[in-house]
Amino acid sequence: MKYDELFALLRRRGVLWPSAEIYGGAQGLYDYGPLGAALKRRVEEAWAAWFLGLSPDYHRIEPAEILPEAVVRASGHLENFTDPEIVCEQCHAAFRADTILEKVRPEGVDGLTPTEIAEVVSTHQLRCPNCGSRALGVPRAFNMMFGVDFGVTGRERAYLQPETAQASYLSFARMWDVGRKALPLGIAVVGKAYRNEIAPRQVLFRMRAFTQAELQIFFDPAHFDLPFDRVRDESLPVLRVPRREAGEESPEWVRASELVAPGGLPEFYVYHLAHTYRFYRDVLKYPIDRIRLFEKSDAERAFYNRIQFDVEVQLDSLHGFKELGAVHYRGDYDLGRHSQGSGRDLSVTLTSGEKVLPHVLELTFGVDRNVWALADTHLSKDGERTVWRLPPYLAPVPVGVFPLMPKHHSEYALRLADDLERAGVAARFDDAGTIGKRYARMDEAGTPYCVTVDGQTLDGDARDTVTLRDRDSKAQERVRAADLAGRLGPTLRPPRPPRA
RNA sequence: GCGGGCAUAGUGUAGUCUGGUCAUCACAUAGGCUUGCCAAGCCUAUAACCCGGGUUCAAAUCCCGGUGCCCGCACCA
Repeated sequence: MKYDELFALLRRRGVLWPSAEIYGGAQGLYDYGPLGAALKRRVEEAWAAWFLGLSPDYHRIEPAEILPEAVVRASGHLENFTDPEIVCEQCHAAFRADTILEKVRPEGVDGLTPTEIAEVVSTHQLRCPNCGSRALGVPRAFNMMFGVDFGVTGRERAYLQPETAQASYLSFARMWDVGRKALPLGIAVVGKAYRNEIAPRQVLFRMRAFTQAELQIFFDPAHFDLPFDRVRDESLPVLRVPRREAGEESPEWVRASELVAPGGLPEFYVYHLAHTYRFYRDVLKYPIDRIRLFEKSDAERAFYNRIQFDVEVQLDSLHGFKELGAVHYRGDYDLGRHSQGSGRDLSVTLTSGEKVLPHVLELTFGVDRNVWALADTHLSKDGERTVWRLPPYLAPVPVGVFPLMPKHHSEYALRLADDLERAGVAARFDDAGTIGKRYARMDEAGTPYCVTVDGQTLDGDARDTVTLRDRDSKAQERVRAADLAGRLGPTLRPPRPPRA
């Protein structure tokens, strides 16, 4: 589906809409309606079920979302999230300072003040890459973080977190104490991140407030035992740097065992990359031929990332592969910085007596982007029919309950819907319009099951049975009303990683 | 941020160039009729010119500013 058409449909059905619309809207902010909020919650639950299911040592916490200034100073966000920007006064094009200086100063501009950068520009008589003029202005610092006043004096500064990861690093010491005091230790957070994007675009893909689901795994690089056999034979659609440099866009299928061959990637990395891939393929059920694991080159990834593959899914509405998540091997950068910044030694002593500063493997997942991607890839028009083929456990409303004839069958249907709710199966009663319209409405909302109460339900041999209609096949089956919860319930729970 | 385009009911739209009827049509929504299992039909109702200023006897229409969206560029630690 095309972008405009898809967004119109999502607005019409109340999945999401621009924030503050009555005031003309606020760029980069969106609100989720009932269907969107429910879908998003289910995506988050599915994420947690899968990734926390990888190990009993992975735990979910819920930290504060405001970071004191000292934290972002230590993490590097205060300096590095500020990309000094240089504007050409001739053609008004804007560039990051390190782009303009890359020829004369390949090591980057970190640590330089705007004045110093301006001196480098004038000393080397650098020209605007766009129009070639020498009219480059003085660099101006632009920080992507939202700063807030903190405390009553207003003199203390704090920042809305630009990523959820920092909060996990801050919690590491406490988690070590309340936990088993053993590595690996995983800390999962689902939370909001805030970035003052220069150009928010494409609805859920570049927002100023968005939800991340991240798992930070702290481990001893010398010793990270995993059941690698569980992924050894898994084929992964990887697009590695050499292949990309050869101009290839499509991935090649490589076995996990080959990726870890001597000189290759570490086992702990491939193990988690494979499970990440499985999550997109088996849980969110993106079409296999649309997923690729895109390796970032030295130049592309952040300097602290030693290995980085992005999970990308091809989306028709956005014309190509889009990043929906990533697996980052960040080394000991984060705990190192926070040890330094806080003055507290974050290294730990293992039972062997050895002292190590844990390394971090970060599994990051953009919740909002995946909500959009699930609409793009699973929602389609078959002629007149619009169907959102979400897996049952992701459907905002898993069950619709209808009276065939509202006058005669509503009472039974209302009670049935209530029974299902009480049994833990979210069900929506609908008696509006004709039966065909109700099916169509639910198809569009992604509801996998519709139950209809008819004349046979009320009396006769088939008393207390209803028709159960499947969204994808449109097939109907007569089932005992009392059996519904037991039968549908299991399909509404998100999958967990398979055991060996 | 830069350049170009666009902005009319919940959604999609006609009308804007060439100012002047009660702002068009479809779908959706709500109510009613219909013994009806895949968007059936009929009746009724609700509902819009993005915001602010200007020109004019008169502005959805022309002009200025703002906001938002789309495309391209730039940006996306």
